[in-house]
Amino acid sequence: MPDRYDPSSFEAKWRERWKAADLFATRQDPDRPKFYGLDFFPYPSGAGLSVGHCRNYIPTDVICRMKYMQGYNVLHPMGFDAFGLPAENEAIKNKVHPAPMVKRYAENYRRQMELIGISYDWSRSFASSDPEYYKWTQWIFKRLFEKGLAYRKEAAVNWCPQCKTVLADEEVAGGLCWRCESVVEKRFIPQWFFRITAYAQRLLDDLEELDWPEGIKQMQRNWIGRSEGVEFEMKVALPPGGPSEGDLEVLSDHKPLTFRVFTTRIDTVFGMTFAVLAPEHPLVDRLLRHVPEDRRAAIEEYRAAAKRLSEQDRLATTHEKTGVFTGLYAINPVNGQEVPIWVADYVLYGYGTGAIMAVPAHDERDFEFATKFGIPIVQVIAPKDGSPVDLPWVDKDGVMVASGEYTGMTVAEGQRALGEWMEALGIGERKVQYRLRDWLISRQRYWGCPIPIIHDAEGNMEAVPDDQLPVLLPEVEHYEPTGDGTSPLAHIEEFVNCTDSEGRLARRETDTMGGFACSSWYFLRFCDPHNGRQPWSPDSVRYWMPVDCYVGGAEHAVMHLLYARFWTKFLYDEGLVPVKEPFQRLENQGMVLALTPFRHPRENERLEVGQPGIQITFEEAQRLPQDQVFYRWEKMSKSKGNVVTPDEAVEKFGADALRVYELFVAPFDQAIQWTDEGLQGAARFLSRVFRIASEVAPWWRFDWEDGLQGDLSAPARELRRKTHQTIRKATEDIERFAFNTYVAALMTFVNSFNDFLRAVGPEPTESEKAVACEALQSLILLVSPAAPHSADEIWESLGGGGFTYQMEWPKYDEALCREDTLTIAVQVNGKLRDTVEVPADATREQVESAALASAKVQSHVGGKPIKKVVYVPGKLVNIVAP
RNA sequence: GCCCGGGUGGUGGAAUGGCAGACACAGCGGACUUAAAAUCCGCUUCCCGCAAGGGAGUGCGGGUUCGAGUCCCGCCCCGGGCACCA
Repeated sequence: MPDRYDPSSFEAKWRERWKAADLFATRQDPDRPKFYGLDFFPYPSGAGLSVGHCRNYIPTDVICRMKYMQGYNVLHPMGFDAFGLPAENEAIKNKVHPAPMVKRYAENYRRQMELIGISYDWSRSFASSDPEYYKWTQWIFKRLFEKGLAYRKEAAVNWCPQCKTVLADEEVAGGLCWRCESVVEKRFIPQWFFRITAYAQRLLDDLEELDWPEGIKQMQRNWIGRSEGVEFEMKVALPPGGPSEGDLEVLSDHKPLTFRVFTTRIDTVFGMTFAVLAPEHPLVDRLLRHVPEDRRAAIEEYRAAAKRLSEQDRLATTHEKTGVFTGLYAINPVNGQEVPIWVADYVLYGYGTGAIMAVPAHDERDFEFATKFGIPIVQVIAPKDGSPVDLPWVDKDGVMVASGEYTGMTVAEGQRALGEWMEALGIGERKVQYRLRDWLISRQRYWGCPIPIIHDAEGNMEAVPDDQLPVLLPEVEHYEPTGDGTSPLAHIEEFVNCTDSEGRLARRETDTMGGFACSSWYFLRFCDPHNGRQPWSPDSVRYWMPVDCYVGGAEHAVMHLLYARFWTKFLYDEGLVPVKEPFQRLENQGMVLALTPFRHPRENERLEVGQPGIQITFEEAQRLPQDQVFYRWEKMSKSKGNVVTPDEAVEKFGADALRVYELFVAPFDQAIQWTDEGLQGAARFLSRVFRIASEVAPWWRFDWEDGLQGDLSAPARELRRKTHQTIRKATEDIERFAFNTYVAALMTFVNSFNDFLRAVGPEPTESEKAVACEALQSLILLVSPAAPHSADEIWESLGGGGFTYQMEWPKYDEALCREDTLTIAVQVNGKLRDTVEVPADATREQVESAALASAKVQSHVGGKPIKKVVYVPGKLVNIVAP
């Protein structure tokens, strides 16, 4: 038995044995409960895994290993999100084809995951770019298409000029492309959408029942953005002397000249002093005919300028309000007052009706606009006590004033009364609005799942028949994006030309699906990954779904996690899956930060806002004078050059040390600072485990339970108690993702074990040896999920067969966890003055008298009358004597 | 601006309203060693004190309570997300 942790001598051996024994094959024994543990579907990057990625995989592995040892059937699979922009961009950069590239990268990922001992069942692995997989992505697309939930329409969409494709709203962060950070442009082109908005309310409601971090739920709620209000109609008052509604307007398009507005503050409607149309609003075209010549040019100029503005500039709140007056007026339905109609780009065409009633007294944006353009501001809501307020006053805790018959109502009362009044008169109705937009799924890129649709000569669309799926992505040499708004597939005649269901010449859809479509159902495929006839068998998803524990980064809060929920709900409605939600419990791991060198800027250099300094290499940091260099903790990334790979960490300190370190260093969901010292500390802990095992080894017997009879010595009783307490703590901590305290408990246990060995000396009694054996076996099993190589190595050195993974997780005995004496804190007036030792079964009276007997306590009470004594059993006595 | 997190020793962090600082890193002292590394033992919140002991202390200011790192109110700072959504 080695007496220290020497990973190079055994870790590789165990990984080979686990592989040879097919140890992590998924078990589906009907008598056992199931546990589905899953990591986010990774895109295999050429840089390989860093120790940052391991922060995701190691904790999931720990909980899966414990669950397996506790007797669960565990599904713990891994696959690769190979389709999509990141892979294609990397392939273009390297001037290679993405298919063999991602295959090579995925193999490297697998090698690294195996290197750190993750217990994946690789027999269930696949990549989203495998035809056997994307066949079913297309199949689900077809089901969505048939239900009208996948549709094509022309719309203003986000276009990334660098990636040369459109993007979903979720993929635009602060007006920038999430992949390349280019400024996103607006384009008006036909695109494919998934009607996720049809599920907005359910996506919102069902968040309640999920065990997810509150922050992620909140982000989804905000993204869905539900708001309740009233939508109502405003009539345009045509100018006297101009063309009247009777002649020109009716002749032109037979529609009355009206527009609808949405507001969440109908209670402020009496304060409306103008109305605003978004520049894209179609009514603007019709209004132009009624607008005096001199204004017409100004409005058209304004619209053109708004169109040129990038989405980022348009949405920037720093952007000063602009707009043009149309010269026309609309009628406020509640009081018949005419208010000017403006066109301004602070009203978004994509939300609500694209038109608003503006109440500058009670809306900050309207206030800013009114102030700039000299529009009247009329206060109609005031504090209940009538005190004066600064405008704009947006507080909802007020009453209506100057509002006709509604004057005196509270905001809530007024909203209800006005809503009902409008509904009764047919002017408007109460309505729920969502910020969520439909999910734009088509991409003008090669490396994605082809959309299984055919366009016939008349422009009709039909789905490719199921028996012709998958629509294979053609193998081509040149696949670079075109940039003209079409996919490179559009230029491949053999792909485009096809026949429709009636045998006529037709054209194939040439856009591909964005990568997020592929990752919206992979967790279902893992239940039945090799099914050639169905995406999954009903039995398999009934057994395994939902995912019990889903682990990954928080950056997918409103992308993957929302999309996957939507697909699951759709598939549930179709009767294809038995669950409404895919992921019951979600956990987000923290980042790994590395100390990164910077230098101060030189004279001719300027820093961006928020940029700490000029980032430099470690070599450069060595060369420069120390006062020019400073270090900061930065996220590990290839571009920062501060990445530590698991290969390096394992080479230096071993896989188990890496695992233990990442578990121990900080709470699971917090960012950690990578240090070699910490890693060394983990290795030191494992060495102590080996040393203890080697000391106990001479006394080892498999039937130690028989030796536990009779009275135990004090050190033996103490160690037994520690053993059972540690089992309890470790089990609970792993369950609640408190891996840092799980490891800390093991360290404490090792320290106590060490104290025991020192106390009993080289010749312990038989029962002490038995207690040591129980403690050692527990230690090996408890350490096994965190340090599986070491656990198996020690177990084998003791003569044990098999793998610790297949042994039963230890159980604790509550009675054995109990202390026989307790240390009670004694406070006087809430301040700690002493502690007293009492037997565990001492009565309240005994504890109190022991506390009062303390000289320190007496000196602080100082003879003052005792007003009362607070007694917390097992914890503390507080003597109140003021 | 709004919505989430979070502020605890030299450092990472621990603590169902009940002994603040578990566990570790770093540091210091000691043992072993010719020596170093490794390992082992011990000390390590700050202030006053030789010590015994005393005082202060979980971002700041209030409050609730016998008792607050923990709960409540008002601020400050840091990280993340959203941001002209009517």
